[in-house]
Amino acid sequence: MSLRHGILGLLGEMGAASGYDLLKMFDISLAHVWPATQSQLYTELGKLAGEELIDVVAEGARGRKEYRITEAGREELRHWLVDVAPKRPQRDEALLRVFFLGQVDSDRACHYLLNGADHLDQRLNRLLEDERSVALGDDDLSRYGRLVMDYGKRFMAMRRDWLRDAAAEIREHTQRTEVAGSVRQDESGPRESL
Amino acid sequence: MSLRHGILGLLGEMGAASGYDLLKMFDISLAHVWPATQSQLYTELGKLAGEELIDVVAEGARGRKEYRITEAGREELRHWLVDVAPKRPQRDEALLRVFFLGQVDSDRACHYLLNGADHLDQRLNRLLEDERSVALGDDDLSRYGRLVMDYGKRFMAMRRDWLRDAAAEIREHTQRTEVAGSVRQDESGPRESL
DNA sequence: CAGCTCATGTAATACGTTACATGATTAC
DNA sequence: GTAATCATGTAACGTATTACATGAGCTG
Repeated sequence: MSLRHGILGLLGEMGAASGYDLLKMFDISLAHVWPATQSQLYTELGKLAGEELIDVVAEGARGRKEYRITEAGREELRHWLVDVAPKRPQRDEALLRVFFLGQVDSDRACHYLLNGADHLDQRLNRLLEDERSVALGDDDLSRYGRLVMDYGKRFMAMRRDWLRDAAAEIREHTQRTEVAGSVRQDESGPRESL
Repeated sequence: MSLRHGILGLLGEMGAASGYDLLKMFDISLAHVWPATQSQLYTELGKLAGEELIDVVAEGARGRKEYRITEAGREELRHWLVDVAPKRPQRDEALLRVFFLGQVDSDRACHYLLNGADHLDQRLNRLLEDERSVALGDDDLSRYGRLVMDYGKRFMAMRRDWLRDAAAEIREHTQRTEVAGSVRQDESGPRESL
């Protein structure tokens, strides 16, 4: 039920916009927080108009329809913003894998984790570059968008560090148990691909 | 497509288990990373058995069926673990709200953020208590589970801190603009509910 | 006039949630 | 004997993804 609030939120900040405009807004501003596909957007716009949370205020060339948020829509948006407890996301494929990492050898496990860390590091650096090049405005959406971007930076750095620490932890544990038991020859030589 | 890998992963660590057993395992170990409902689980077990990634190895009382992972299943699990790039979760309702926080007054916005921070703080403290009371074993699932728990701690602390910093940022900005413009009387007195 | 962008819509499929439905076995 | 636990399965619904389908208007 949050796609509709994404739409209402954007229409709340912009004056009037078409589905096409909104799709672009989603892609440039909300993509990392709440992605939406074209098909989903148009369907939802139809529903919102049916419920009178938004109105068609103009019809232009190529069947273009411009929507504007209604007072009922603003009401619904504010209600969702402050009264409804956000449900937190929980599914995380990468973390799920970690649970089962004991089922591959520890070299592969470490490699998996460190590889993830490197990817995150790159994404973080790209974000930092983008931040310098793209100058954001001083409107509400930009100001709050900057807060979300700050979150993104913290998140990626935290996760990268955790991945590296986890890999180190596994290495240590492997060494401890290798010393305790006998050192297995087949664990130290080169290995063919799975 | 990850529910099936959750099932394969658990069956890979345990010897044999029924749908009921797996459901409990999901609830106690994977709940925060990949929740599964009963209905989903039984359906997926049927599919996995159909594809011969798992086998029914025993049928007990009350229609109980015990499953065991097959060699093909292990293959599929290892393949998913190391070869398939995990797709990262992106939808985050709470962050989506932050984008639109400019559409309510800054008091309410701060309150929303600080409230979230307090909730996270409580969840973090509960996790820390649980950690002390529940002693985990030294098997793979427990060892890697501890890593995930460590992630949980870092995540909640990071997010709590960000929420508090974001609230502080908004407070500061509000004060700056209030001083710059004229101080509006209606923003300082008590306010009726929306 | 060819190719790009603008612009909307529907259909098929997959996944997840909630609810419904049933019944055997165990513990008190 | 009755309540809790064990145990499985199906149906309806909502939401998200991918693909299909269409065509008008602008730019070179």
